[in-house]
Amino acid sequence: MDADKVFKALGDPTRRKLLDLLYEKNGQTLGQLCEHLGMARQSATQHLDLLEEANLVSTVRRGREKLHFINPVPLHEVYERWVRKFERQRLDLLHDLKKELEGE
Amino acid sequence: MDADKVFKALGDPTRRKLLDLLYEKNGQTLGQLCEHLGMARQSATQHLDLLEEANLVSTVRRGREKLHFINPVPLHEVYERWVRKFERQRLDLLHDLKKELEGE
DNA sequence: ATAATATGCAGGTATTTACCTGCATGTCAA
DNA sequence: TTGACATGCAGGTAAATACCTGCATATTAT
Repeated sequence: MDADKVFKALGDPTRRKLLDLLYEKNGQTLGQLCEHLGMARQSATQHLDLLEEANLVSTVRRGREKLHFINPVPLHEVYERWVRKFERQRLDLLHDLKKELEGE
Repeated sequence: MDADKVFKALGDPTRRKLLDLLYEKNGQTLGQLCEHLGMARQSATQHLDLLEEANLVSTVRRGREKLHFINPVPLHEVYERWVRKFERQRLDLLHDLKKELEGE
Protein backbone atom coordinates (compact mmCIF):
# COMPACT_ATOMS: atom_id res chain seq x y z
CA MET A 1 0.00 0.00 0.00
CA ASP A 2 1.21 3.50 -0.78
CA ALA A 3 0.12 5.10 2.47
CA ASP A 4 0.78 8.59 1.22
CA LYS A 5 -1.47 8.22 -1.79
CA VAL A 6 -4.25 6.76 0.32
CA PHE A 7 -4.10 9.51 2.93
CA LYS A 8 -3.80 12.24 0.31
CA ALA A 9 -6.76 10.78 -1.55
CA LEU A 10 -8.84 10.78 1.61
CA GLY A 11 -7.75 14.31 2.41
CA ASP A 12 -10.21 15.89 -0.01
CA PRO A 13 -13.94 16.22 0.73
CA THR A 14 -14.97 15.65 -2.89
CA ARG A 15 -13.11 12.36 -3.00
CA ARG A 16 -14.64 11.25 0.29
CA LYS A 17 -18.03 12.11 -1.15
CA LEU A 18 -17.25 9.98 -4.19
CA LEU A 19 -16.50 7.05 -1.92
CA ASP A 20 -19.76 7.70 -0.09
CA LEU A 21 -21.66 7.73 -3.39
CA LEU A 22 -20.05 4.43 -4.37
CA TYR A 23 -20.87 3.03 -0.96
CA GLU A 24 -24.55 3.80 -1.54
CA LYS A 25 -24.49 2.32 -5.03
CA ASN A 26 -21.42 0.49 -6.21
CA GLY A 27 -20.40 0.35 -9.88
CA GLN A 28 -21.56 3.79 -11.00
CA THR A 29 -20.38 5.52 -14.16
CA LEU A 30 -18.51 8.81 -14.27
CA GLY A 31 -21.66 10.54 -15.51
CA GLN A 32 -23.79 9.20 -12.69
CA LEU A 33 -21.26 10.26 -10.07
CA CYS A 34 -21.00 13.74 -11.57
CA GLU A 35 -24.70 14.37 -11.07
CA HIS A 36 -24.08 14.61 -7.33
CA LEU A 37 -21.04 16.88 -7.50
CA GLY A 38 -21.23 20.57 -8.25
CA MET A 39 -18.32 20.58 -10.67
CA ALA A 40 -17.35 19.85 -14.26
CA ARG A 41 -17.00 16.25 -15.36
CA GLN A 42 -13.30 16.74 -16.05
CA SER A 43 -12.69 17.78 -12.45
CA ALA A 44 -14.44 14.70 -11.13
CA THR A 45 -12.32 12.57 -13.44
CA GLN A 46 -9.18 13.93 -11.84
CA HIS A 47 -10.49 13.08 -8.39
CA LEU A 48 -11.42 9.58 -9.51
CA ASP A 49 -7.95 9.14 -11.02
CA LEU A 50 -6.39 9.92 -7.66
CA LEU A 51 -8.72 7.46 -5.94
CA GLU A 52 -7.74 4.86 -8.50
CA GLU A 53 -4.02 5.52 -8.05
CA ALA A 54 -4.51 5.09 -4.33
CA ASN A 55 -6.22 1.81 -5.15
CA LEU A 56 -9.35 2.94 -3.35
CA VAL A 57 -11.39 2.61 -6.52
CA SER A 58 -11.20 0.03 -9.29
CA THR A 59 -12.73 0.53 -12.70
CA VAL A 60 -14.13 -1.66 -15.40
CA ARG A 61 -14.91 -0.51 -18.90
CA ARG A 62 -18.21 -1.55 -20.37
CA GLY A 63 -18.52 -0.21 -23.87
CA ARG A 64 -18.32 3.53 -23.77
CA GLU A 65 -18.97 3.56 -20.03
CA LYS A 66 -16.53 3.27 -17.17
CA LEU A 67 -17.86 1.66 -14.01
CA HIS A 68 -16.37 2.54 -10.63
CA PHE A 69 -16.10 0.18 -7.67
CA ILE A 70 -14.87 0.78 -4.15
CA ASN A 71 -11.87 -1.22 -3.05
CA PRO A 72 -11.98 -1.29 0.75
CA VAL A 73 -8.60 -3.02 1.21
CA PRO A 74 -6.50 0.16 1.57
CA LEU A 75 -8.95 1.45 4.17
CA HIS A 76 -8.44 -1.71 6.12
CA GLU A 77 -4.69 -1.24 5.92
CA VAL A 78 -5.07 2.33 7.13
CA TYR A 79 -6.94 0.95 10.06
CA GLU A 80 -4.28 -1.65 10.81
CA ARG A 81 -1.42 0.76 10.44
CA TRP A 82 -2.90 3.86 12.01
CA VAL A 83 -5.94 3.34 14.08
CA ARG A 84 -5.42 0.02 15.80
CA LYS A 85 -1.89 0.94 16.78
CA PHE A 86 -3.04 4.06 18.58
CA GLU A 87 -6.23 2.46 19.79
CA ARG A 88 -4.25 -0.08 21.75
CA GLN A 89 -2.68 2.66 23.83
CA ARG A 90 -5.67 4.93 23.93
CA LEU A 91 -6.22 4.81 27.65
CA ASP A 92 -2.51 4.96 28.42
CA LEU A 93 -2.08 8.08 26.31
CA LEU A 94 -5.02 9.80 27.91
CA HIS A 95 -3.53 8.89 31.26
CA ASP A 96 -0.23 10.53 30.30
CA LEU A 97 -2.05 13.70 29.37
CA LYS A 98 -4.12 13.76 32.53
CA LYS A 99 -1.04 13.30 34.66
CA GLU A 100 0.68 16.15 32.84
CA LEU A 101 -2.28 18.48 33.27
CA GLU A 102 -2.31 17.73 36.96
CA GLY A 103 1.32 18.78 37.21
CA GLU A 104 2.65 15.21 37.60
CA MET B 1 -15.11 16.01 15.10
CA ASP B 2 -14.20 18.09 12.08
CA ALA B 3 -13.58 15.22 9.68
CA ASP B 4 -12.05 17.46 7.05
CA LYS B 5 -9.42 18.82 9.40
CA VAL B 6 -8.54 15.35 10.61
CA PHE B 7 -8.19 13.91 7.11
CA LYS B 8 -6.27 16.92 5.85
CA ALA B 9 -3.96 16.70 8.84
CA LEU B 10 -3.29 13.03 8.15
CA GLY B 11 -2.75 13.77 4.46
CA ASP B 12 0.81 15.01 4.97
CA PRO B 13 3.77 12.66 5.57
CA THR B 14 5.51 15.07 7.93
CA ARG B 15 2.45 15.24 10.16
CA ARG B 16 2.08 11.47 10.17
CA LYS B 17 5.73 11.24 11.15
CA LEU B 18 5.07 13.65 14.02
CA LEU B 19 2.30 11.38 15.28
CA ASP B 20 4.68 8.43 14.98
CA LEU B 21 7.31 10.28 16.99
CA LEU B 22 4.76 11.08 19.68
CA TYR B 23 3.65 7.48 19.66
CA GLU B 24 7.20 6.37 20.42
CA LYS B 25 7.58 8.96 23.17
CA ASN B 26 4.60 11.00 24.24
CA GLY B 27 4.91 14.53 25.61
CA GLN B 28 7.87 15.74 23.55
CA THR B 29 8.77 19.39 23.09
CA LEU B 30 8.87 21.22 19.77
CA GLY B 31 12.65 21.13 19.84
CA GLN B 32 12.81 17.40 20.44
CA LEU B 33 10.40 16.71 17.60
CA CYS B 34 12.35 18.96 15.24
CA GLU B 35 15.50 16.90 15.67
CA HIS B 36 13.88 14.11 13.66
CA LEU B 37 12.54 16.31 10.84
CA GLY B 38 14.71 17.76 8.12
CA MET B 39 13.15 21.19 8.24
CA ALA B 40 13.16 24.51 10.10
CA ARG B 41 11.53 24.71 13.50
CA GLN B 42 8.96 27.19 12.19
CA SER B 43 7.79 24.72 9.56
CA ALA B 44 7.32 22.00 12.15
CA THR B 45 5.32 24.45 14.26
CA GLN B 46 2.87 24.94 11.41
CA HIS B 47 2.41 21.20 11.07
CA LEU B 48 1.87 20.84 14.79
CA ASP B 49 -0.67 23.67 14.71
CA LEU B 50 -2.68 21.79 12.10
CA LEU B 51 -2.51 18.61 14.17
CA GLU B 52 -3.72 20.59 17.16
CA GLU B 53 -6.58 22.17 15.21
CA ALA B 54 -7.60 18.70 14.12
CA ASN B 55 -7.52 17.77 17.78
CA LEU B 56 -5.00 15.01 17.07
CA VAL B 57 -2.46 16.60 19.37
CA SER B 58 -2.93 18.40 22.68
CA THR B 59 -0.32 20.63 24.22
CA VAL B 60 0.67 21.68 27.69
CA ARG B 61 3.02 24.52 28.49
CA ARG B 62 5.70 23.89 31.06
CA GLY B 63 7.77 27.01 31.55
CA ARG B 64 9.37 27.92 28.27
CA GLU B 65 8.65 24.49 26.85
CA LYS B 66 5.57 23.21 25.08
CA LEU B 67 4.83 19.53 25.48
CA HIS B 68 2.91 17.64 22.80
CA PHE B 69 0.61 14.70 23.41
CA ILE B 70 -1.27 12.48 21.00
CA ASN B 71 -5.03 12.51 21.24
CA PRO B 72 -6.23 9.24 19.70
CA VAL B 73 -9.94 10.05 19.86
CA PRO B 74 -10.26 11.56 16.35
CA LEU B 75 -8.50 8.53 14.92
CA HIS B 76 -11.06 6.34 16.57
CA GLU B 77 -13.83 8.44 15.08
CA VAL B 78 -12.22 8.17 11.65
CA TYR B 79 -12.31 4.46 12.12
CA GLU B 80 -15.95 4.44 13.15
CA ARG B 81 -17.02 6.77 10.36
CA TRP B 82 -14.86 5.51 7.54
CA VAL B 83 -13.25 2.19 8.03
CA ARG B 84 -15.82 0.13 9.90
CA LYS B 85 -18.57 1.23 7.55
CA PHE B 86 -16.70 -0.06 4.53
CA GLU B 87 -15.23 -2.99 6.40
CA ARG B 88 -18.70 -4.35 7.03
CA GLN B 89 -19.32 -4.69 3.32
CA ARG B 90 -15.82 -5.66 2.36
CA LEU B 91 -16.62 -9.12 1.11
CA ASP B 92 -19.82 -8.00 -0.59
CA LEU B 93 -18.01 -5.27 -2.49
CA LEU B 94 -15.26 -7.60 -3.61
CA HIS B 95 -17.97 -9.95 -4.75
CA ASP B 96 -19.57 -7.18 -6.82
CA LEU B 97 -16.25 -6.44 -8.46
CA LYS B 98 -15.50 -10.09 -9.17
CA LYS B 99 -18.90 -10.54 -10.75
CA GLU B 100 -18.36 -7.48 -12.91
CA LEU B 101 -14.93 -8.63 -14.05
CA GLU B 102 -16.41 -11.96 -15.03
CA GLY B 103 -18.95 -10.17 -17.22
CA GLU B 104 -21.86 -10.79 -14.84
C1' DA C 1 -23.60 6.55 -42.05
C1' DT C 2 -24.73 9.91 -38.67
C1' DA C 3 -26.12 11.96 -34.50
C1' DA C 4 -26.09 11.52 -29.67
C1' DT C 5 -23.63 9.92 -25.76
C1' DA C 6 -19.64 8.75 -22.55
C1' DT C 7 -15.26 9.44 -21.73
C1' DG C 8 -10.09 10.97 -22.70
C1' DC C 9 -6.62 14.44 -23.23
C1' DA C 10 -4.24 19.03 -23.17
C1' DG C 11 -3.61 22.86 -21.51
C1' DG C 12 -4.60 27.36 -18.36
C1' DT C 13 -5.53 29.82 -13.70
C1' DA C 14 -6.41 30.95 -8.97
C1' DT C 15 -5.92 29.16 -4.50
C1' DT C 16 -3.73 26.50 -1.07
C1' DT C 17 0.20 24.73 1.01
C1' DA C 18 4.79 23.62 2.64
C1' DC C 19 8.65 25.48 3.08
C1' DC C 20 11.77 29.45 4.29
C1' DT C 21 14.09 33.97 6.74
C1' DG C 22 14.08 37.51 10.19
C1' DC C 23 12.77 39.31 14.34
C1' DA C 24 10.10 39.40 18.92
C1' DT C 25 8.82 37.46 23.28
C1' DG C 26 9.09 34.78 27.27
C1' DT C 27 11.74 31.70 30.61
C1' DC C 28 15.62 29.76 32.96
C1' DA C 29 20.25 29.68 35.09
C1' DA C 30 24.53 31.71 36.47
C1' DT D 1 20.70 41.10 35.55
C1' DT D 2 22.27 39.09 31.53
C1' DG D 3 23.11 35.54 28.27
C1' DA D 4 21.32 31.26 26.54
C1' DC D 5 17.46 28.79 25.25
C1' DA D 6 12.52 27.58 23.71
C1' DT D 7 8.96 29.18 21.37
C1' DG D 8 5.79 32.86 18.88
C1' DC D 9 4.80 35.85 15.06
C1' DA D 10 4.98 38.07 10.39
C1' DG D 11 5.69 37.95 6.12
C1' DG D 12 7.61 35.93 1.43
C1' DT D 13 8.14 32.17 -2.34
C1' DA D 14 7.87 28.03 -5.09
C1' DA D 15 5.30 24.00 -5.81
C1' DA D 16 1.08 21.44 -5.54
C1' DT D 17 -3.76 21.34 -6.22
C1' DA D 18 -8.52 21.94 -7.55
C1' DC D 19 -10.92 23.90 -10.52
C1' DC D 20 -11.94 25.29 -15.45
C1' DT D 21 -12.46 25.44 -21.07
C1' DG D 22 -11.85 23.39 -25.52
C1' DC D 23 -11.25 19.74 -28.43
C1' DA D 24 -10.54 14.62 -29.62
C1' DT D 25 -11.88 9.84 -29.51
C1' DA D 26 -14.70 5.88 -28.98
C1' DT D 27 -19.26 3.65 -28.62
C1' DT D 28 -24.18 3.15 -29.24
C1' DA D 29 -28.69 3.76 -31.50
C1' DT D 30 -31.44 5.25 -35.33
